Amino acid sequence: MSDTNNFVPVLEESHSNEKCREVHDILARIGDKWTVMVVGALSHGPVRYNQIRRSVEGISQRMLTLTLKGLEQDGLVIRTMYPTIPPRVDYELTDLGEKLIVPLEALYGWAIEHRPTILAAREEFAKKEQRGASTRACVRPM
Amino acid sequence: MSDTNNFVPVLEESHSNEKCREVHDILARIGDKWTVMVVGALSHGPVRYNQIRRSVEGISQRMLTLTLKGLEQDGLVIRTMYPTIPPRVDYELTDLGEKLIVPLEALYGWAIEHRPTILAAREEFAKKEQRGASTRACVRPM
DNA sequence: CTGGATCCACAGGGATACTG
DNA sequence: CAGTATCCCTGTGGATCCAG
Repeated sequence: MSDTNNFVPVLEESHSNEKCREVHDILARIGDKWTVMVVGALSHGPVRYNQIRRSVEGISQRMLTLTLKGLEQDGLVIRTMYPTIPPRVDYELTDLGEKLIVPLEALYGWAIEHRPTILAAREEFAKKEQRGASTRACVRPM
Repeated sequence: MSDTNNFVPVLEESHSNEKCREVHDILARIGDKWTVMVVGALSHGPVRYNQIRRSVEGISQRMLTLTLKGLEQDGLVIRTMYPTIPPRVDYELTDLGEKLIVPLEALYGWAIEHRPTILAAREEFAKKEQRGASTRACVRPM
């Protein structure tokens, strides 16, 4: 074989690897348990703290606060405090935050479109697991 | 009534909330620590186990195996086993898996484009945190 | 109302050694 | 080469109480 001939584009590979790191950075932020849903709640316009909490429903104060702080830290949301009695805080997506919604919608689409397929694949896989602990197919398309 | 958002369409909100759940389902899979990078490694075509491992570089066998199994379970990759000596296993993106790359590229773009902005926002936030801490905490015991 | 602080349970994930 | 099994540590995230 061509041992000396490595036709694999190394440069492109490392490039893609770098890109993956960048994306992973982002996904570490928006891919956590709550961020996406919070962003979704914010996508309609400025919302108050407890409004978000009710909207997401299931999130704890702690997680909501942490998530919002993370988003604020990354410049994705703006936090506006009104020193009234009782206090009131509005959260609003920044321009950057709104731009994030665009690629997020692409995932929305993919998720909704292929969700049935994925769920079907999971069940299919479960069946195979049960059946073939030893019957596993050793396919070799030569 | 100069309130922020009393006119929020509730129906649309709950609809969006549902969508968010779907997306979160997906992000729980592709948003974990390694899946994206593994998919990236697979995007060039069929790759062998240790090839991926070298490509991702930093992933443990355990995590690579788990990630691949998860992807296979969701029907995003195909696992092909060649019962040769030594054994050889190829992993390849399915049609569904390749379709995922499309919305993923959108995130690629967003991430790469706005990464500097985000990093800058983080540093800015860190500075504000420091200042705010000394500004707020006017109390100096001792 | 809007958080901060603390305690605690659990899963994610790394390192290592072993198998086929 | 391609995994599996085990141990163990850390972070995530929930519940609860406290404060401005």
